[in-house]
Amino acid sequence: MFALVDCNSFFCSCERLFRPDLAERPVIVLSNNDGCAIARTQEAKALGIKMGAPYFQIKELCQKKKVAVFSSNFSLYTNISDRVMKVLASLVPALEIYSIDEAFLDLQGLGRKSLYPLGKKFKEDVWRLTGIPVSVGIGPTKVLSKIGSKLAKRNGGVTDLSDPATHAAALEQVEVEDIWGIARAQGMKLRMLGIQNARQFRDYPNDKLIAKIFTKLGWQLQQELRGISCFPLILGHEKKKSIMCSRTFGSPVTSRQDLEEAVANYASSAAEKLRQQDSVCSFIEIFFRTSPFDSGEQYYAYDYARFQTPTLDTRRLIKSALSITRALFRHGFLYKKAGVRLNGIHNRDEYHISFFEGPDSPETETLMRLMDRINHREGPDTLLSAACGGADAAWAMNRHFKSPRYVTGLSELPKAF
DNA sequence: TCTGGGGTCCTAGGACCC
DNA sequence: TCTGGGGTCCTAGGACCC
Repeated sequence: MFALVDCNSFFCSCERLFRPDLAERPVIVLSNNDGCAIARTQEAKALGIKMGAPYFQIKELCQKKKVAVFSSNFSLYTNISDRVMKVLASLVPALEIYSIDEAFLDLQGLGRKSLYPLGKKFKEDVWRLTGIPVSVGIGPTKVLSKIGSKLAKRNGGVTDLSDPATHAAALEQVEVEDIWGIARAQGMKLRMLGIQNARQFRDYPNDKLIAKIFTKLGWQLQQELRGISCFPLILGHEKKKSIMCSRTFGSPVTSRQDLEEAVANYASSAAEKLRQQDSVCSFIEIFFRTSPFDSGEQYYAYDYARFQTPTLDTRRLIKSALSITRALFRHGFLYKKAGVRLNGIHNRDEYHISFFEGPDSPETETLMRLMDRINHREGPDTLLSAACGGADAAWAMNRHFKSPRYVTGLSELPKAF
């Protein structure tokens, strides 16, 4: 038996924590660069603001309806997320942190009657100890608990689907595209088979056809809807198999120098994430591009470099990143986005050493560790490579509506008087 | 003027082996 | 006129998640 605990409008709820005056007002949080709405409260959804709506298209509506608009403040969200997860972890023997705002909880071996009150307790404790509202779904499979949490948003915050007798009525209310794992493409195929909702999918008699059209995942989803678990709880945190850092620029970049600076910055943040999980990488991929929304000529540049012996050295990564950038750069384009991805990731102490290229030296490792420690203590970018340029970069993100770093910056603590 | 930033897994098809 | 059978590994691209 699983519970899925899902924070309601998570980013918005985090912003409201320190702004109780916004409790009744519609709130939205924008993606990086103040591009799109990526979190909306119920009130904002009621105004017709869609997930992913470009801000410039809804700006007027937001002003007219007094919507509170925020740039994203991820240091705040991850901090609050940690607190929520800690509360949940204290209430169950095991949990899987599925995303920044969701966790699957292990409810194995509990009597059916105790499940609903336990769900209530999850909700109440998280609310009391963190101030974040959550929805709870309980079910014999992950897919069913997910459906439960979705339904819970409509009926008091906890939906218990532990009893199979309740499933048919619940699944009737779920459109196929709202099933976890089904989106537009598969949804269209299901509808062509005459399957509109989760109940019809569960009861579709031709399993072989489902397996053929929707392959492995489709078959598993159908099993899960029938109460047969295919997706176990994943315990312990797994290391990332690829690490990406990419950004859309605040204003278009035209010079090679600016583009190189941006790429160097993304390479250093990616490298920092790599070291944080105690890994090394053997590939670095670089891309940069013009805006697909521009009417002019487009350019998408991509290439990668391979390290014979994996590395965690920011300096080597930047060097490769810059030589790729120089080789691919073309004058005359308005670049809007660039990114760096690290691949071929191994544990720091488990990799092959090439005959032709030695591993990072002990000095390099010490230097990197020192740099990370200083940046952790004194704040990001206290120490950085000269290739990263200075502050006030032309390509820096727009963040016109950012809330203070209430919980991560001493100088920005909320005042209580 | 203005349209995000991460990730994962699966499959098909090509290239190669004997 | 005629051209096997069995594998593995890698990659690109699609689809999905939040």
